[in-house]
Amino acid sequence: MSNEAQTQSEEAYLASYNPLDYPPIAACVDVLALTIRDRKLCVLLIERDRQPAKGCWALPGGFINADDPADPAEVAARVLALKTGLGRVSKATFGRVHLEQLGTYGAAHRDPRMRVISIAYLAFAPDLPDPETGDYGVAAWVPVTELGLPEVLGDRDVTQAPGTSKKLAFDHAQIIADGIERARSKLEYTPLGCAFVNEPFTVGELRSVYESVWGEPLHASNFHRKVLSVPGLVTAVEGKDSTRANPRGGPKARLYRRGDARLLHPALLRPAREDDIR
Amino acid sequence: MSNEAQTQSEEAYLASYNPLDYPPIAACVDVLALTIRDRKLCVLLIERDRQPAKGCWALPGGFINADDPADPAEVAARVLALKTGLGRVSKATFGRVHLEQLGTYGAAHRDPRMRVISIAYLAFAPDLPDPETGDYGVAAWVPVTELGLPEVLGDRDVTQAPGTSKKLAFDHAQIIADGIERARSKLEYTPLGCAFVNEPFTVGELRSVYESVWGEPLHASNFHRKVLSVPGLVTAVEGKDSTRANPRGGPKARLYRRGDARLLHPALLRPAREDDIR
DNA sequence: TCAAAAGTGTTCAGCATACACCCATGG
DNA sequence: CCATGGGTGTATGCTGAACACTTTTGA
Repeated sequence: MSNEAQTQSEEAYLASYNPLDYPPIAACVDVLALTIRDRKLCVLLIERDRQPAKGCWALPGGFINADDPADPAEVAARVLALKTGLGRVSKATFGRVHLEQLGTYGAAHRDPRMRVISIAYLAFAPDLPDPETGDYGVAAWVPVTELGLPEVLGDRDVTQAPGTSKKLAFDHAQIIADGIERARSKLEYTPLGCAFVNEPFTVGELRSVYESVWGEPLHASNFHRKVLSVPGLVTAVEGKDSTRANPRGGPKARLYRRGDARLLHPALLRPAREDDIR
Repeated sequence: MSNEAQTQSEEAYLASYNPLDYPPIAACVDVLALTIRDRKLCVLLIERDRQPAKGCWALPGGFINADDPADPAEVAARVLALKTGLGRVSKATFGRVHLEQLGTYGAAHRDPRMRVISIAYLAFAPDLPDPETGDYGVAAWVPVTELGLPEVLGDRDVTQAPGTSKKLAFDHAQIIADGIERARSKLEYTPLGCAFVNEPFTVGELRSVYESVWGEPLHASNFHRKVLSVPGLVTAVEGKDSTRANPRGGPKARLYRRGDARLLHPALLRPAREDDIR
């Protein structure tokens, strides 16, 4: 079979093709945006002002239009720009937001309206401005500890009172739990932590990120040495910390930018816990 | 707002809801099934007997019907049962196949027919029977080295001649490359290798799996010690290898089953390569 | 002067690696 | 008896974790 003949018959096939022969369903993109505010890991949520799930927290998202030339990652970036206030900040800031696909959620009745396949994206950003009110309700950065998700608290902070009693819409609790676990894991073997701080940053700021995401204190001096020893994780820049001096004194810290490594060798492992097997 | 009032208004909303207000697109599930045959990592492919992409290799897959109560993972299991010959093998074998979501591919024109969102699943199985001819063409287990994917060969086996010149349909080359990289990575920190061997297995068989997937020889005695030292990776069973004796002599090896660990601590790291940073 | 945080030195235990070696088995 | 592969012992070098300590700053 020649290539031309194949192309021709493919064209003939497509001319006679009827899209409605295939089952139409809806596809949307939901974005789980994480940042750190006041040393707490926060997720961007919208309090829905309409049905379904009116009054619940929901992840920002949008449907994928069949005619939209954007691929899902581009849709996610668009959602993020509209819902975080990132549309107002500089392009440089926008470019530093890390976006990656988390997973796709398509159970039969996860949305009461119709069959909806949701492609979830995970975004990591340094402290961003307060979000604007979006098309579907009021947006806010919510500390993950206030969501009362057992998967997130992990038997650790169970004494912590859930500050928000609002429920999460659809299956978004599961998406959030999956995303946070992904973030915790990727801190270990990628330079993801650098995505949560503004450059240039100090090693102490970076350590604070790790402590916030993992939810446990780290050994400061060993962390310091480890970060500097991993090739490509950070690169030193001239000057020392000036604006962000220590609240009650202490030496001015050196400043760094993220390096060019994409994978960390060796990894920055979180402290081993007792329930080691699993 | 009381819960009842909210429920009532949600019901009223849904009664007035028209699904066609939302943009219909198609969603499908593609399965990247990996196994090891003759010490080579192989992927299940179908030679398409129809347009589009007639004559190309394609991953087995199926569309998700909006009325289908199955979630995407169940669709993937169904696809696998239909296309691998797993429908003929015992339920015990079927239950031991590991299935996980790989990622979702939804670029605008990845399928010439219409906008199709493809949810890719990754399946790992011990050596399975030859596949049957499916609805869309002849299925076969194809060694990944014959696909000529640079991402897979990784500058290592470039001398190896690509045995198959057939092209891959749609964006399936990308899906395969992503899936193989996922498999290589997960060998390190999960008991995934055990999914590729029939139980009970010997440490040598397990080592052969690692060597096939990583594409490089391992130090036999250190591997042996390491496997036994990782808690929960394998558990010993009574008896020694009888049927699968060494071709040219050697002691009979002890037999093991996979343990109950889900994550390996410490991990089984692949040998460090020179291009360490990336 | 004191508290807090940055950063360095040092020790020690555990692990990965390499190599030597013995054993069991089938040809 | 010899090649092959299973399995154990052991020395070595590196890394992570812990601890002590000095330095730098602001209150």
